[in-house]
Amino acid sequence: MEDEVDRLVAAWRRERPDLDVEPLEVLSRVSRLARHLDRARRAAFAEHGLEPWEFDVLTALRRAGSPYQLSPGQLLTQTLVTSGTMTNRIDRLTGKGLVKRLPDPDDRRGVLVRLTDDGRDRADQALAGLLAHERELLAQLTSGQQTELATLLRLLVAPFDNIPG
Amino acid sequence: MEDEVDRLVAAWRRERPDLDVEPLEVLSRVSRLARHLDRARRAAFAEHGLEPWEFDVLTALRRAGSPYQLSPGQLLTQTLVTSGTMTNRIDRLTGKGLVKRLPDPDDRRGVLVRLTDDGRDRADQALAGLLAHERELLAQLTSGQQTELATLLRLLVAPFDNIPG
DNA sequence: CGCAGGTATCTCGATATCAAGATATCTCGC
DNA sequence: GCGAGATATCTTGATATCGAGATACCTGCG
Repeated sequence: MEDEVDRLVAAWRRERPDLDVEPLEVLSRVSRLARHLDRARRAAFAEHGLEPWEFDVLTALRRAGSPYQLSPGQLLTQTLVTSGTMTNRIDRLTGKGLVKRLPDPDDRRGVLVRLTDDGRDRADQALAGLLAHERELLAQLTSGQQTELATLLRLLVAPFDNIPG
Repeated sequence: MEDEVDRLVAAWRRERPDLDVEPLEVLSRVSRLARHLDRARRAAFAEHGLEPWEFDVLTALRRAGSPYQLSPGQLLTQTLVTSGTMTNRIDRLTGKGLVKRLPDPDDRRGVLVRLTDDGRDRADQALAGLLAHERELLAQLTSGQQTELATLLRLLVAPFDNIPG
C-alpha cells in the first residue's frame, strides 16, 4: 500500500531528478509516523484525563520503582525536553496533586520529584490503555517484523542516546 | 549498542512483570527518534535561516511543481497541522516574502499559496543541506537495511495516511 | 430556484514549548 | 581552605500550536 511519503518521494524525483532523495524514505516516515502516534496517544490518554506530557513524566517516575522519585535532571534525559519545560511540567503536576517536590538530602541545589499515590494509579491505568492501543497499531506486522523493526531503529537512535547531545 | 528504550523496557519488566510491553520496543523508538531528528533538523536549517515549519511548507509547494502553488487545505494534509496553524504559518511566510496568497479562480472560498522566487531558492538550498545531513545519520545502516526499514515503516504509516483521520 | 448541509479558510483565546540567562551550590586542584 | 569552573534548577519573554467557533461560499436535492 502506498503512503504519503511514496507520493512525496515521487514528487521530488520528478522535480529534482538530480538529487538522491533516498534518505527521505526512512526519515520522513519516522517523522510522520511519530506525528500520527502523538495524535493517537492524545486520544488514548484523554480517556484517563491525562495529557501526553503528563504521561511521559508520570511513567518515568513509575518506572524508577519505589519510592518513585527522580531528579528533574534525570527526567530531562528521559523526556528530551528543556529544563524550563520540565520546571513548568513539575509545577503543573504538583498543582494537580500527582507529584510532589522534595529537597535532595545529598545536594542542596537539587530536588527530587516523587509520585503521589494518585499519580501512581493514574500512570498504571494510562499505561495499560496505551499498550492496548499500540498493540492494535502493530497488528499490521508479524512478531518477527516487529523485532526486525526495533533492531533497525535501535541502530539509528543509539548514537543520539549515548553520545551526549 | 543499548539505547534509552532498552533501559525503559527493562525497567517496565522489573516494575510491571505482569504487562507485555513489547509494543514499546517499536513505538517508543519511533517517538524518540523523531524527537532527536527534530532537533537535528533545527540545527541543519539554521544554516539557511529557516525554521523546520518553514521548510515543511516551502518544500511542499516546491514539490508541487511549477507554478509552485497549493491550497491551504492541501498543505494541511501534507504537514499534519491544524487549519489555524496553517493560516498563521502562511501569514508569517508572506511577511518574510517567501510565499504569497492568490485568490482561487475556481472557488471564491479558496486561496492558493504560491512560492516566490526567493522562497523557491531557499527551499532548494535547505533541501540539499537536509539530505546531506540525513545521509550521515543513515550511514549506520546498509543500503539493504534502509530499504527494509522503509518497507516496515510504510506498513505502519499507510493506514493513517489512507484512512481519513 | 431556494435552502440544508458540507467545505475552505480564518479568528481568537489558552497553553506548552524553547532559548538564554540568573541563582545557588558543588568539586577539585592548588 | 579558596576560588574557578561545572552543575542543578528556576525565571523570563517570545513564539508556535491547538481547539472551537465564525464566516463565506459551494452543491445538490426537492
